[in-house]
Amino acid sequence: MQLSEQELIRREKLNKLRDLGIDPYPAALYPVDTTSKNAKQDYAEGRKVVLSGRLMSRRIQGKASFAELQDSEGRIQVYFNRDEICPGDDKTLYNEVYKKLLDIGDIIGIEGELFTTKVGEITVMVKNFTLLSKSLRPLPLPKKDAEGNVYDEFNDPEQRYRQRYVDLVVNPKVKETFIKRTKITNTIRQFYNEKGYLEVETPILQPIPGGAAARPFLTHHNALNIPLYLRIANELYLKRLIVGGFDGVYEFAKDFRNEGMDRTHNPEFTVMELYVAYKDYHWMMDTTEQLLEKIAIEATGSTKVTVGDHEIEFKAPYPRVPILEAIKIHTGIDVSGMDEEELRKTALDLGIEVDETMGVGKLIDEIFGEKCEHHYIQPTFITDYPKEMSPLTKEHRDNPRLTERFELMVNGKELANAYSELNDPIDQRERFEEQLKLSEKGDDEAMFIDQDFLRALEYGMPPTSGIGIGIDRLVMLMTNNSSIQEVLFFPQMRPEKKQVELTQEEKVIVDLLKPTGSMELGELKSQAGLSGKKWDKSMKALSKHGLVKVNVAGDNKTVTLN
RNA sequence: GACUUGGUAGCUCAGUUGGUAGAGCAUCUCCCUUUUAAGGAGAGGGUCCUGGGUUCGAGCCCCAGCCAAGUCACCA
Repeated sequence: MQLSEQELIRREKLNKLRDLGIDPYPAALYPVDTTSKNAKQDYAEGRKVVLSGRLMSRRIQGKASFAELQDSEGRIQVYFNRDEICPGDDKTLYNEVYKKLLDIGDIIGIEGELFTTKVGEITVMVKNFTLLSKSLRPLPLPKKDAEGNVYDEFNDPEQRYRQRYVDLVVNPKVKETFIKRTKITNTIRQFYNEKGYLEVETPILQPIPGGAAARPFLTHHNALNIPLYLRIANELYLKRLIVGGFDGVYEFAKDFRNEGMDRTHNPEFTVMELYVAYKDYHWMMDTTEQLLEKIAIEATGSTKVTVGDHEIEFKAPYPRVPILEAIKIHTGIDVSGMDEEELRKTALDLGIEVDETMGVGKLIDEIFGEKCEHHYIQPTFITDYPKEMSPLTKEHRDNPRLTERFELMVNGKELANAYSELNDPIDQRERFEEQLKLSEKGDDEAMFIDQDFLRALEYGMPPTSGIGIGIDRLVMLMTNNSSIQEVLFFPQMRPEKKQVELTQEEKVIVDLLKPTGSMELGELKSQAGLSGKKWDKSMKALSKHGLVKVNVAGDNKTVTLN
């Protein structure tokens, strides 16, 4: 491993500390009794404090030095004075340990007394300090001036996501986002728990990936020797629990979808799904707008939330617009009653790309997505979706072509999706069979038939309303972030490319292959001039690294460079 | 997956028609007892993302690749 100059210097300091009998990674607990925030809030001149944190800046001026200590709650200035720390003749602790062997980034504990400097800043006069953990890598060091302008900000998204720990240390706003995220999920839990709903856990590994239309991840269970899917939704399991007699169940579910990644899509993401027995989708709309209003207040202190250029008002109630009505409003076309052909033509006339695999449901969805969705900045319930695109939803009580379904649109995007759940087992079986036909037609997201789920419905599920709320998107809204990576601690990234270290022999082989890209195996071996053992070892290593490939065609063996 | 932009010191970034690679912060040395983004003086630090090509000469031009961001497509 190649170390930078600064890293080498820090390792040397580590050794010097050990030579002085100082353990740079002590085992004992450190008796912290104060935080930076508490010290400032409950300030009293001369108050004795013990606190710990990371050294974030130092200004050394001879026998005196000011530094900043950062703990979980913020920063506080600390003052190191040589004669305070070393009252006797031995000044090593200040001159050597503090001045020369500590670095920015080290975690230390300090004992001292609070005082206020001439400039009026609350500061800890250090009487004694302990090294708690030596930092071997230099931190990026953003600086902030009196007006709050940031210099040298650590702002490269790749580095920030890959090394979130550094991002969190150095960018306080990032920490706030994640604290808010937890506040939001806590608010939801509290809201549902107060209503008596039960938080549950259902399988992530599922033999049939049901409950949504999406491409799943596939994995394999060795002992059972069966394929298993990572869940794309938990809907069907939660409904089984309603069959089992719970009145309300909810789960914060990590779902997994093997689809594209961009600033609003991560392969794993969080959805909160709730199912409540004896309710319908009207009730769910009432409940959801109350919930969101509460979340907005808890997370931001107001029902009005700034998102990008918009101010979004989360105060309930929200308008409710049937989807066909929305299409009529934004295109002037009444698509209700149109068959597949008429819809396809309408879509084409509106300049929307369509293909043969699209049925009535998908076509209406496309038209809405293209022409209407982005208009709904303020929270709006879009209701009564066509039956074809909602295979798990109860038929509309007034119109058999529609379903009792709504999606909540906020800032032009879908935030939640809810139904009066379909509980007629025979209808459900027919809907699944429709999906099967779509799948045969080429729709790779059409749903599988889950026989066990149908069996559960046959025992009888009470009328139920269910909802799924995209938690990542909700957090994005409430924290005014436009990319999902900003609200996930560890967003999925392509693995960092490992620098493959080639041996001398491996290099010889690669160099021989480079000009042409491939070579007959026997000739390559003789040109390389390696011993049988070395040849074998090198070739195995190279193919393991994926650098070369041996193709066998009858007696003909060729080696190609990847 | 397509297009656009970018990759230079530990961090943030300059780098002229192609002619020996720069700044600020950080680091190191020396001096300094209450400073407010930054105390003073000096020094060290580079695989200019990788591999080819053009050229007497490439951080810069060309080709291929890797990585990322943005936009679009698909999706929540």
